Amino acid sequence: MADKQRRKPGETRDKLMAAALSLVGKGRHFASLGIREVTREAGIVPTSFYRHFRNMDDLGLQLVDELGLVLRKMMREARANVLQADKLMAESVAIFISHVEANRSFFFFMAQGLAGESQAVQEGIRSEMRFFASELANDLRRMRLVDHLNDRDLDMTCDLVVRSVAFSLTDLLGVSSDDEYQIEQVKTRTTRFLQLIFVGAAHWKSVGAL
Amino acid sequence: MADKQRRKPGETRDKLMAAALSLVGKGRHFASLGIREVTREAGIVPTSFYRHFRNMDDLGLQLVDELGLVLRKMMREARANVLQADKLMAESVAIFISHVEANRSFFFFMAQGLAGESQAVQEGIRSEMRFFASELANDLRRMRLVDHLNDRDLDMTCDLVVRSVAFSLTDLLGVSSDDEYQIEQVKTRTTRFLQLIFVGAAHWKSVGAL
DNA sequence: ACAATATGTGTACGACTGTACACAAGGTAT
DNA sequence: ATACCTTGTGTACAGTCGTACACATATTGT
Repeated sequence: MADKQRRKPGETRDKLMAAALSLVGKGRHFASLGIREVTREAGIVPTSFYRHFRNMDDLGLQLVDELGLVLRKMMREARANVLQADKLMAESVAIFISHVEANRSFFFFMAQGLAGESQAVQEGIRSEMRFFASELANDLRRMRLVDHLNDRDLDMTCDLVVRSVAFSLTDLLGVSSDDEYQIEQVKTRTTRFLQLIFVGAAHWKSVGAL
Repeated sequence: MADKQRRKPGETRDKLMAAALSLVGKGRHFASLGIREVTREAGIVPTSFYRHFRNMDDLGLQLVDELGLVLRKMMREARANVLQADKLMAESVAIFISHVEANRSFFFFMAQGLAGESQAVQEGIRSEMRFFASELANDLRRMRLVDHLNDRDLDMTCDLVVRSVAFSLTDLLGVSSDDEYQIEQVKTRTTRFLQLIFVGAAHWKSVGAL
């Protein structure tokens, strides 16, 4: 038998996930990936796939979990760097964009998964977004920037914010990662979206009561 | 040879597109569909596919064109039914939802295509959305509801509106089509999103100038 | 009426697919 | 040291895939 080097536990598993992600990053859609294709990309024999995943959907679910880690890291960084309220949105969007650039394939996967084939993956990603929105709401409460909003309206606002940013993902992934100009465009546009939303939130009570 | 009935021109072509759409409506992802699968669903021999499309991407592009027709029909209906400004948003959202329910598969295809495998399909759908946003801007101008906004800000607002509604599509397609309660939830939430955005737009100048 | 064209059918083939199975080799526990 | 368990490999097979080709029929143009 060809040399079989067993390394750290989980290494092959990681290679498989990385391989799937890499194919997605190259423009393939996750739903169209096959087991053989992924194992080939990972440099592993096809049957070995089953040692780690039951099928491609299973692999997708585990990717969602890892995506969650990426998002949490992003959130932590945003919390650490966004101190003054006046630059809150521009800074946050910048951090978001830098994370997308640093983990392009992951966010490709996320964008695809939102309307993907697997119900479970879809729900997983949506759940990550809900979590993100609720954390955002907590932060805003803590910073006392939205005292005039009740919880329900704040949740709605944060939901809309997260959705808008998520949609910008589609724009961002559509432009080449070294097209600085286009990226800047996406950034300013997204920032303006958020500003518009928060202007709305600031004046919401007056109309929201009806 | 088995009976070959040639009917109206374009009939088989339509059957193929309908078959692909039907598979998508059943939960499959367009990117994972194969030629054989689609022809099988259409009740047609595989090789006949090539009489009408060069490949699956080609079929996808033609579906985008048809999707454009659906959207235009929706726009026309909205223009005809939304007369008083105070119910503008709730009415529009209701019309949107009813069209989604009536053309579920089409909108599945649209949601998938936004992060799909084919660059061309992706661009096509995005282009439809841009068109929709610009038509919306025209209508709002004509109704003189946004006189305080300059063109650029109006475009941005409409862009955000269209994106928010498009994202709600994901919610809507995620719930069963006969779950009236959930659909109502999506409807009210989407409407509130739009209201929030327009409240923001109404007060935009004060902050947008900086 | 006849030729040309467009469209659907049947057959064929090599490539690729998912997955079952037996086996080998490294890690771990006794 | 021995037995086990986990993980990677190799082989195998039946099913599916895209697509090339020759052929049949219906429609269209003359």
